[in-house]
Amino acid sequence: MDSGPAVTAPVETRVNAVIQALRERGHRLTPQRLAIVRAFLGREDHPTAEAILEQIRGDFPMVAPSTVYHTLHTLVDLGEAVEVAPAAPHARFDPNTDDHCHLICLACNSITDVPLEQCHRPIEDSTLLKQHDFEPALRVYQISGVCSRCRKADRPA
Amino acid sequence: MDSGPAVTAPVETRVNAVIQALRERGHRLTPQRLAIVRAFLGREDHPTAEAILEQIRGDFPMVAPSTVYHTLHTLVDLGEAVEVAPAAPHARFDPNTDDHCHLICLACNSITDVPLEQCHRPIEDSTLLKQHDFEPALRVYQISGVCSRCRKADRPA
DNA sequence: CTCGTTGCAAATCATTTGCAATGGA
DNA sequence: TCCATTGCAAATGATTTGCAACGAG
Repeated sequence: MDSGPAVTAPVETRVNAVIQALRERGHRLTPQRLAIVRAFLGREDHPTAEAILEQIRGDFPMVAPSTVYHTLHTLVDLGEAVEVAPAAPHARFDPNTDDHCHLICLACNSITDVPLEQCHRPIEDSTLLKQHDFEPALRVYQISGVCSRCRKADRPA
Repeated sequence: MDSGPAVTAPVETRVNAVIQALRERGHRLTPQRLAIVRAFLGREDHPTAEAILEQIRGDFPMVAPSTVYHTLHTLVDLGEAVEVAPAAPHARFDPNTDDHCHLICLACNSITDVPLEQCHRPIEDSTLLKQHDFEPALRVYQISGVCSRCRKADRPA
């Protein structure tokens, strides 16, 4: 149920790249910010800000929620994160910036990543995007439905 | 900039179908609820609850926000609406329940519908969904980026 | 008559913001 | 030193909920 493929890059490599990018933009590298970046980029799921907060609370008991929000939004601005906002209660952030597919369960709000290779026949840029003169940044094919687990638990959708 | 194709069905036809469905499930048909349903299904965009509220304020000055939320969620439960929750401030509801594509502008949060025919090569069910044992309800291919208008306004993304 | 629906008001709660203090560069 | 960042607390604001009155079936 864990250890998915690290499609984008080895975590530490990516952490370094982000640190580099932060420096270049005049951002400062505080221990908190580093911990948040490391925790976030290391995840294979779609954590909420609060989840990241809890994750680093062990090392930094004093981090404030606002700090986590600030940092995550900075990452979004850098293009190193995507704010996935499902109908779920909290905002979810996705460290996976590759084109991929989301399977979103209507019952439990779980989000399952599927790499693009498994999405046979992705949409082509040529027609769709040029026609609308739209500059794509990230494509996330969202498929809403009910996941296997929820169906087996015969939870009413 | 308007009058897109009514892919799903003529509005009045669909309104009747929804009324039917509401009745069958033991729901009652109040004037307010009817107005909300009519207003919502008639739209070609992705209104917020507040937008619907304003739209019907002319006929029903006394409708409460909670009533609109209740009704929209009822429609979602019926499968006659989808809650599209972008990173935008408010929740957006989509009356288009056909498989389609969303072009979401990162600058102005606009959502542009594109019918499936224009999305050459849609994802196939067979592999992806069966592999994950996922029961699809609606596929919305979300492409985030910057729309033509925002790029011309050289608004920084 | 029953019970789903309404409207108002109050409650909720994730997220944002103001501001003084801190400490990287 | 300078100014981005932090943390706390207060503010924000969309959405939800409690409850009494209403009214469709």
